[in-house]
Amino acid sequence: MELSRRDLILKHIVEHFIKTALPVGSQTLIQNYELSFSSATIRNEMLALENAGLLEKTHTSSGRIPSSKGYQYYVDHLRNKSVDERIKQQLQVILSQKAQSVTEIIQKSSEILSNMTKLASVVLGPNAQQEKLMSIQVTPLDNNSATVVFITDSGYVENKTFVLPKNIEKEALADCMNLINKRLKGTPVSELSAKMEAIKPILEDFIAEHDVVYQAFIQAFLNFAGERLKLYGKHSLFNQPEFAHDGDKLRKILTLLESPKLLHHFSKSSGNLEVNIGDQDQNQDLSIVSSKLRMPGEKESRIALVGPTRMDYDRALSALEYVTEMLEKYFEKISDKSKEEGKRK
Amino acid sequence: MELSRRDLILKHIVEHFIKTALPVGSQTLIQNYELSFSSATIRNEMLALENAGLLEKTHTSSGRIPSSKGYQYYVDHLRNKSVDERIKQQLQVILSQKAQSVTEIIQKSSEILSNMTKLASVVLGPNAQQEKLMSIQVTPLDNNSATVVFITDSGYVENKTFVLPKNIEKEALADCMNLINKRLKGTPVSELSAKMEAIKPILEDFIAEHDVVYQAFIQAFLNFAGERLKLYGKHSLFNQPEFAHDGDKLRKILTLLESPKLLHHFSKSSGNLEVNIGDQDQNQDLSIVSSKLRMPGEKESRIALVGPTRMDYDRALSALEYVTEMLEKYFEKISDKSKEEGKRK
DNA sequence: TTTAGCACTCAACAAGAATGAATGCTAAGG
DNA sequence: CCTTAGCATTCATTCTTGTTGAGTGCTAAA
Repeated sequence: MELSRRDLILKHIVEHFIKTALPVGSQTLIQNYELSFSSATIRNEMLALENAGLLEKTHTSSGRIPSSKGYQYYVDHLRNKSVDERIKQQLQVILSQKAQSVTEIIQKSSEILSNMTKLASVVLGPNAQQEKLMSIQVTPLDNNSATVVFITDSGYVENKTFVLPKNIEKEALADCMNLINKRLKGTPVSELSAKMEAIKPILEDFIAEHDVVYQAFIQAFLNFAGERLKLYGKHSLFNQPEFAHDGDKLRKILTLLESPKLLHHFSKSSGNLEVNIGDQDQNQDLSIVSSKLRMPGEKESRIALVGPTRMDYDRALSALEYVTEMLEKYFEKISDKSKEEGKRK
Repeated sequence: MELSRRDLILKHIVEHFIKTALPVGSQTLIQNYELSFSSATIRNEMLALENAGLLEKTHTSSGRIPSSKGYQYYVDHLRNKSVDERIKQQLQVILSQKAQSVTEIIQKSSEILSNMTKLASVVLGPNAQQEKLMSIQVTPLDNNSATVVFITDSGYVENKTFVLPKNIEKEALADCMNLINKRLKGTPVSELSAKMEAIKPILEDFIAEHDVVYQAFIQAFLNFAGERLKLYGKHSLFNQPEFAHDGDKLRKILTLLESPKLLHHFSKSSGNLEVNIGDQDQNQDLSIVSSKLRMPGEKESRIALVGPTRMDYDRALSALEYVTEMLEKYFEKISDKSKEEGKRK
């Protein structure tokens, strides 16, 4: 299908910006691409695209950069869907090996994805999305310490011991926990990080040094989340120019990557292929693309790629689609095989 | 013991710099501490200290900062050796709990250390220092891929599969591996990262696309090292002012923390308490302090704290000493107990 | 509808000037 | 002989100012 002139210009802008990380002006486009119209025309089109909310300016007289909406449009209508040959080759190698567990295969595929896209990749453990919190309990051990225990409906237990503030009243703590339990029971694990915030004021009401207790909660929950998410290729993000010079941004992003917020993201995702551009809570610079992965035994997992808003969506999505598709085919094949063997016997 | 005037000034400078991260001048000292002599005297002393190599200037007319040697002197002669009460309290809590494995206790102690010092803490697995490499083998799987396998004298195996460069000759690869094996056999795991560098030229001689193979080696070795080192509180480093604004430095340090170089550091350490200030290979900004930990069953481990050169050595060392001492006492107690129980039966 | 031409905007860079915290040195005082 | 006041000097830091150039929007002609 032929692209309209406007779409063509948008496509060039998005792709050029993804390559250079610099605002794109009308001159730049003329110089780098063979276009049959002048820079003034481009400027007019860019104005229209800006009015449509697909482009943005960093300042009055700068070039344009894509807005979230612009990326979204690019992803939906303009991207090339080309799969890197090296990914095909490498995945081939992984899948042709014998005697590997399913988790091993997924892990290796995830590494390949991360390597090839230069993004961080995240794998969500099977069924972690459905898992629900059954109870939180705080058990005082003695006058100085207590343990907080999380239990989920699938029987997973996580705990954390912490030093008890001195001036704490045991009854207050018990009452407080009752309230919190009522509030959180049945919450899917993936939504817990969001709800944890709501806990804070309750603790503040009941307990003087609430922060110690809250920190223990967070810690326990972090262990929890860590068990469910496998992260690869964090380092890749270091090399993205938008993070290289801004230590503060880098810090925020690394913290986010290892915090339960990431888990929270998955709770929102259920489709085959989800693209989440730049509108993570508090973090405009990060995008997440993820794909559902059907595993043997009716289980379900998600593989995601995390990177700057200015990531190469075409590359990332194509790779992700290809890999999950191949994995699913592979899983089908082995489950067919094991059925056959079952019959023979 | 009374400190000499010179030592007193050095002590103040080191401690002030640790607190503020800013070069310390004679004025600043006068204003912040009660000193019975004038700024001119301080300047004279500072000159002497600089000549002795204990202080440095960042530029001709700046205040002074401690040199590595200055920190070393501070650590050896001037520090306060005061243990934070909160550490005592928290450790108490950990040790008073029942039914914990030794690794669990060490892990928790390490977390406390990291939390209290705001540094990253690292635990080296027992006996990892003595472990030696037995062989490296590359096994071609088919025409496209091969696996590299590391085996140690204690039977630990690590492997990594990689895509084989197309134009590779199998005999060349085999010859090459023979050579590498001869070179590396018996190398303690901790020294492997250093020796890996030496492998590179050999690979270059034999194999055209040597980099792919080398990367696979490194990957396998990284898994290897990762198994042996447990790292906590990486995040703490983010908040150190020296790393906050310099994204590049932060990046280097995080990469170092997750690279086998860290393991290499431990190979040099054998004493009860080792302090390694700022002279890590290529990384002047990082200091490591570590302590030997005798575990039940004649095993030995090390706990380390990693942070910027400008870390609070007093705090870090005191905490480290205290924790290892308490842990060793605790281990003795439980091994005594189990002996007694043995007798009774 | 397209495009050439032009005035205008503004980040980024560079060069200079002012500021002030620090130094080293000298000479006077205990 | 050791200490310290006084002073010229150094140099990072900050602020100001000017210049450059990529980019825009608008107008008028093709």
